[in-house]
Amino acid sequence: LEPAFGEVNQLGGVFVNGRPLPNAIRLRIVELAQLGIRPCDISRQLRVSHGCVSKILARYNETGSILPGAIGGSKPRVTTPTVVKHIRTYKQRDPGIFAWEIRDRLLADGVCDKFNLPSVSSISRILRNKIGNLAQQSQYESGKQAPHPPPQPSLPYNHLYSYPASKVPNPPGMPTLPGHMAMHRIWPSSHSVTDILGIRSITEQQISDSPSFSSAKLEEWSAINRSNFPPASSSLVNGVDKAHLEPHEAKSTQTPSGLPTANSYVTAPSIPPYHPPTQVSPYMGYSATTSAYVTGPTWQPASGSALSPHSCDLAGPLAFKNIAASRDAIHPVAASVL
DNA sequence: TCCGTTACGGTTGAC
DNA sequence: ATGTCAACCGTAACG
Repeated sequence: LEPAFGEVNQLGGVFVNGRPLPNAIRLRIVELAQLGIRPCDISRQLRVSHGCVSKILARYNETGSILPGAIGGSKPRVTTPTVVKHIRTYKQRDPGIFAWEIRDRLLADGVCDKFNLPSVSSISRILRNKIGNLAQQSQYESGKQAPHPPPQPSLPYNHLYSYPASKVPNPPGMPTLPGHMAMHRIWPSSHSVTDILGIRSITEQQISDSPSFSSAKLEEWSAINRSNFPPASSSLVNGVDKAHLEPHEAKSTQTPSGLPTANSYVTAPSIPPYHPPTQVSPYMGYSATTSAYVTGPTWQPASGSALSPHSCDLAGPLAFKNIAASRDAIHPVAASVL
């Protein structure tokens, strides 16, 4: 299990080694960037290392997702869902078929080539572990129905690794899978009210006990963030209740295409890269960069939405400057957590 | 000063 | 049931 408290980085931010930042923090990083705030200021404001900010923003610009990558597990080398499906079919049609026969058929039917043909032992394992009782079930199950259909038949791993018929997997960032394509496949974009509300729901996890946040003054972020690093709170990391967030995070990370929480983070891929300071007008930065992400009716103050950017005018980035200048006073407090 | 990159120590989960 | 391994994580430091 993870420690109740993470470690404290050089900026005074709390993190858990080996674990992703909470989604709320990731979301804020992207939001602040869209407001035209420089990554270095985001780093200081949120007390997240600039390398991490850089990484999250780069990933977001590339994939449109703020979510961390899939942690753990192994990519299927040969026993892809397709292969398993064919093995299952062979077994259904001929319950007495031998593993080596299945292997031959996979090759003969073109399901596999010589590079990704499973070994006999692998096929045996599949028969034992995944299709073990299928022979009996196949009596009253039609065709391709799996005994336990996964929530998302097209496994995310297959998407993530984009395992093709050819042996060579796509290296990350290969143009064969453009960013927007990856996003649509893994994180289908949506601008529905529900999805936007989903974003809000995450952020409100963090701010639910901060009514003053609804005024959406950027100056207040500092105070809120400070309150997000309580010296003695139960299981808060970066102000997010891990007990709430972690399971969803893990789920959404591993099954990105199947969960509403994943969709909640999906945004348009057309987020412009970070505006260099020379060309950034706060107005430009806001109006030109946030339309896809934080605009829309549900973000309007009518609902008291906390994160409406419309109250973040020119003073916004400047306020962050001031915050950055005075943050040292906060440091000892956060550092004293440990 | 800013930021892209990477070594490092860590976690995770399919196999 | 357990160990392995390759994916991922964020930080810190370098350039």
